Amino acid sequence: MSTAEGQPLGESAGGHVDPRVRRTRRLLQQALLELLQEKSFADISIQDIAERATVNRTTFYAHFGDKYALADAVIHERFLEAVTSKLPATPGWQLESLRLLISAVFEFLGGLHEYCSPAGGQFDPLMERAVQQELARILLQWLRQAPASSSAHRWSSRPVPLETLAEVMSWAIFGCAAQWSKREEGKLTAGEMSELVLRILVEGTRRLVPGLEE
Amino acid sequence: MSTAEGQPLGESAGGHVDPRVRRTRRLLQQALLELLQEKSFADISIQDIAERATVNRTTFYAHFGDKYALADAVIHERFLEAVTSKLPATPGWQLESLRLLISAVFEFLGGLHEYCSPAGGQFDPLMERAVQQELARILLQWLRQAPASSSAHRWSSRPVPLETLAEVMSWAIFGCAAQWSKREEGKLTAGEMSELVLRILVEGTRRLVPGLEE
DNA sequence: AGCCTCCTGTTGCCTAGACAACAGAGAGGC
DNA sequence: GCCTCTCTGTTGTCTAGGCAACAGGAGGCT
Repeated sequence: MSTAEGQPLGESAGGHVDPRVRRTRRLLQQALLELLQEKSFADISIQDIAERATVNRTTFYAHFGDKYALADAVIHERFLEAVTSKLPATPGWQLESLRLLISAVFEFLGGLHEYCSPAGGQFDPLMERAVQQELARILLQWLRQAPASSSAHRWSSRPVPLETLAEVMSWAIFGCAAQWSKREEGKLTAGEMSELVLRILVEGTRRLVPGLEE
Repeated sequence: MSTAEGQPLGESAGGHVDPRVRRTRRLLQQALLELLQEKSFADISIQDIAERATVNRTTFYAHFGDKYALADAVIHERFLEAVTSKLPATPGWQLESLRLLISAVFEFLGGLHEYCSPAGGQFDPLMERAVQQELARILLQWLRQAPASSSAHRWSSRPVPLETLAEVMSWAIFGCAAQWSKREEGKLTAGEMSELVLRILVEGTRRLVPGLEE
């Protein structure tokens, strides 16, 4: 079973993972999500998680360094899953893809806050990091496949790296959605907010990476 | 891992079972229940079950001889669970316990029929056997603890074994509930049916095993 | 008939996971 | 102070479960 980090455990040949590993990961994630409905993240011990997952405490450490690493994985995977289920089969640098992506972020964060109990204040920053990272990864992927990506550098003497653009956009979307999701009163709907953010981003990127025109 | 039968697997010292075994059994049962909502019992292969449960096909055979054995275990356990959740903490040979037991049977069978898809016709007899067996076991346990059980033999020259009484009662309750659950039209409610069956049983056992008077 | 495909049981070898036992770090309690 | 909990990481040993490969059965197709 070895230590914890090093290599992912059970992943000898590319892509294929031992079903036991898949199962254990799934059980641990599910256990954490269940416990989050009952107590705050701070009050959840690794023993709690292992017990709920029908997994030995030692096994937990074989997969995750600590509960933060588990939470990180949970958010990454659930968010990715939530997003891809809403996106078209072949998303990319198009108005419709971006619209769906943004509204998926709003819905995910909105749902998350009513799902977990008091949220904890310890769980939030962790979750935020994971969502923003995943979001940036998706956007960068789209940007790299955008046909006009090479022309992005022409308008100005100093070219804008796509990595940076993805970062900026991801923070814009995510930050806005996170703040909105924590608001209690006078809240616009997720759809309304998404549309506003979308328009801003379309306007902001039209000279950098065209292709979003309606 | 050894063959299949012999001893329960993983149960070295009394009562304690390896968490992996508990988990695998649970996953296999859950998988069968899920699949039963999608196809009929006859259309479900062991491969289906193993795959859905994230368990190797070989592992299935380490726990259950075939899918019938699994279904048997599912019904036994789910029924027992459903019943004990409805009964008082210390049930026994009392009117209220019997009332709750009977209505639990009606509700369980009623729920089962709307849960599984076409039911299969192959699954039904199997399930029926398991429910009736569990029911008889519970009743016998109550009868044995009934204070007046020794007087049961006095009224007649030929004494009635409690085992037989439990059998008769279990079939009366179960058979009635099973037939009712398959009826489509002009169905009384589960509560009404339970009450009718209860009265009959109270009347029928008052001279054999008293103690049910209201 | 033959061939193909899918499912069933069963085998031996290898690994993920269970468990006990450890040392260490807090957090109270008195 | 010291003592008792509870939780954390880590180690070595043993076992449940994964996987490949087998032989055999039950359709279905031409």
